[in-house]
Amino acid sequence: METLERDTGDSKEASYSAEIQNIWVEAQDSLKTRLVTEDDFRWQLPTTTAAATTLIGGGECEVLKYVGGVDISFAKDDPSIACGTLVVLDLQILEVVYEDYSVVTLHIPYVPGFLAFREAPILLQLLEKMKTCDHPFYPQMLMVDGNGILHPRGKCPPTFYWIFFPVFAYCSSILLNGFGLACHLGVLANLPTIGIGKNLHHVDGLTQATVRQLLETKGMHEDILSLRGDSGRTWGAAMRSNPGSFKPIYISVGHRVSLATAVKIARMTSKYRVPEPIRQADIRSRDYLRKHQSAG
DNA sequence: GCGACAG
DNA sequence: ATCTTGTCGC
Repeated sequence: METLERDTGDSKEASYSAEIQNIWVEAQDSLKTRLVTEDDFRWQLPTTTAAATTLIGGGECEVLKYVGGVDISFAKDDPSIACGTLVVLDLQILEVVYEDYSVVTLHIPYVPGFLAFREAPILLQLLEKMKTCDHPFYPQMLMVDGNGILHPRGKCPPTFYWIFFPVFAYCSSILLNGFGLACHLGVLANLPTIGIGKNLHHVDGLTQATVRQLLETKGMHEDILSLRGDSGRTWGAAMRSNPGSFKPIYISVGHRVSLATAVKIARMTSKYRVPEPIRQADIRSRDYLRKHQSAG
């Protein structure tokens, strides 16, 4: 009797979460139609020529200075207590010039492929708070602890469809990209974002072992690797900041930033393996939660 | 059928 | 994501 009740309960829960996931999939596909995977911003990267260009151009030509980073940490004893963190770094000195935290209770579980539905709301709230008070350090772009288009929700239309139903295939190809947390945040905040993964979410035949092997065969000469899946599609890049470090980070396009630009920014913000905006958000998020759970 | 699966 | 010690090296 008890086992029977337990079984029916489990199956109800299973179908319930399956329905939720269907809703999530539709939400992702809907938001995905607004996704931009090319450079779409007014600022320039702070190369040596950029400063000169601002003077020569005459028109307002801002240089990228304020780079945001977001992360969430969790209490060790209660995984539903989360601390969302937003930091902003000055790109020139690579130091934190703004930080804000929000401790909340999360009711949505972590489901692989649907991280955004758990983490995006709290992070969006932190961004909104900063924007509504018109803060001068509001980030020009955001680095996200999680993937962008390197995400399993992307599917290539089969060749068959391109030959016989090209219009349909084209419409499907709008949904070709994956749509991870970085894309989700970028679209909803209308902010350029790039995704930084510390582990690889296996997609399109790509595995950690594959990437490691490729990086090893490339040797010390290259520290960057294009992540091309079985379908031939490029999902992002694996980069190791240090030739001695064999564990790379996984960079992918979030929103309104090309992969080439994303890699440049990841490079110029990396003092250690993980780019500073992400790393600082990570460290400070954990510290903040520790202090505020021991103090009460 | 079984395993894999960002944070 | 989180738990967890020391240890090897610059």
